[in-house]
Amino acid sequence: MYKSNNISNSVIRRLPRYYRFLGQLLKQNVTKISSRELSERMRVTASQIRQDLNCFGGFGQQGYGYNVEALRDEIAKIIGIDKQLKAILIGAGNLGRAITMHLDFEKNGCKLIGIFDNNLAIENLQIANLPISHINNLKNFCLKEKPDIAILCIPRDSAKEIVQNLIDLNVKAFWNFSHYDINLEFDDIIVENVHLSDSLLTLAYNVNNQIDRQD
Amino acid sequence: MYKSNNISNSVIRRLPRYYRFLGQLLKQNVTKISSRELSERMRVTASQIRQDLNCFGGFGQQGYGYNVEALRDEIAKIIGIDKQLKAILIGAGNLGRAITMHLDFEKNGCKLIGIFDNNLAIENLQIANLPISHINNLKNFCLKEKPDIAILCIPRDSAKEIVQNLIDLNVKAFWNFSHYDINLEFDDIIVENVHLSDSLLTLAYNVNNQIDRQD
DNA sequence: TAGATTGTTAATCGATTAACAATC
DNA sequence: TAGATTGTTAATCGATTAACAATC
Repeated sequence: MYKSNNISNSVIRRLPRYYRFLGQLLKQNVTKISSRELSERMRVTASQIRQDLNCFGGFGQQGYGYNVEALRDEIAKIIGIDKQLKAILIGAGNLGRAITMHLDFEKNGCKLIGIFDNNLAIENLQIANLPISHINNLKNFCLKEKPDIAILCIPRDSAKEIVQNLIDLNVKAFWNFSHYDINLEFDDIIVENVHLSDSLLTLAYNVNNQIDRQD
Repeated sequence: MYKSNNISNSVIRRLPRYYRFLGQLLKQNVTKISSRELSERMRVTASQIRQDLNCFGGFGQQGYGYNVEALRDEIAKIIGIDKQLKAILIGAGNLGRAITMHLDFEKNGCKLIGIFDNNLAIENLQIANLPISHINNLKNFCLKEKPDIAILCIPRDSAKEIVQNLIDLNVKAFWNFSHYDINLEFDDIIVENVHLSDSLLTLAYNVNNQIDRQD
């Protein structure tokens, strides 16, 4: 259908934002938009929007612009939101639980099918309609349910072993909240890192150096 | 001391990772490292490491390399980890609470000094040794305590008003977990976005398009 | 001194922006 | 048809990598 190789990471990371903005426009009953108008709303260049979209196909019409709903649906298809990838959560501490309860997985291309933790004390506790299972049940579960994605909310030091196990059990991708650097040892595995402390440190840098920056 | 203007965002975002790796090395009692060795451990080019560091100064020694502890301390100083910026949390729902309990703010350049929520039912509940205050107390608190950073863990629709209030109260920067796009309306404010759903969608894209990618 | 490795300049690569012909 | 706006090619800009002289 479209050449999904060679698409640069920069472009891919902008897709969710386009998707969000188009969703907002749709809510406001905007049916049609030009790259120019959209660029003003999103504060990016119209060139960039047209370049980005044309990586995947020609979704607009000369002299008219883009149909908002059609374009949003195209982007949903490109991302594969309807694919509902099977995801499991590893680590049901504060962060793991919060992510589970905070996020609407189904709206973000996934379906949460299992939650695992090594703490016997919280076994069977229900979170988002799923019981927490002990980590000992992980292997059997994976053999049966074949999850695509593992969400890693465990400490750095226990991560390596779990990741190795999960890869052996055919998990293809990780949403990694730990500080364990998966790609250093497993370089053909898909990883999306969320390093909260890196993000906070970046913010701290920017605040601490703002005086020098104002020019 | 160093020209902190003109430092590109790409470089700044790599600083926390250098800081982490150097910390790890220190734990392993490594006292000295060359850009070459570090580049192999971090899987980046030695050129990049030397370029990045030289944005801030010449921290190495020809023929020898870098002193691990000294370099780590320099990076801590560049980021301003010891500055302990005053931070407040807005929104003590699942995510806000989890972030508060999960993160060691003091190790990441901040000090959490207040937690606010509009839910009267959870008022005075203690989280990380701080009581949750009702949002009505925000103004008085800010006038007195002058926080630098606000952590935004509230829904998109209530964000705009709160952000405006906080900016009026002299908050300089936001760690934004909401989908409200702060910079669209306030473009001189420092913002670090953490869009969990964008991150998950990016992962979904990569999984759904992995077959085409393998070449 | 000779060897190693930095700091820094130059070359390359990729991403963004501008321009414009195609076309609705 | 004339006007608008896309899709796409070309130009620019910035970031990464390579090379090497300086120097410990």
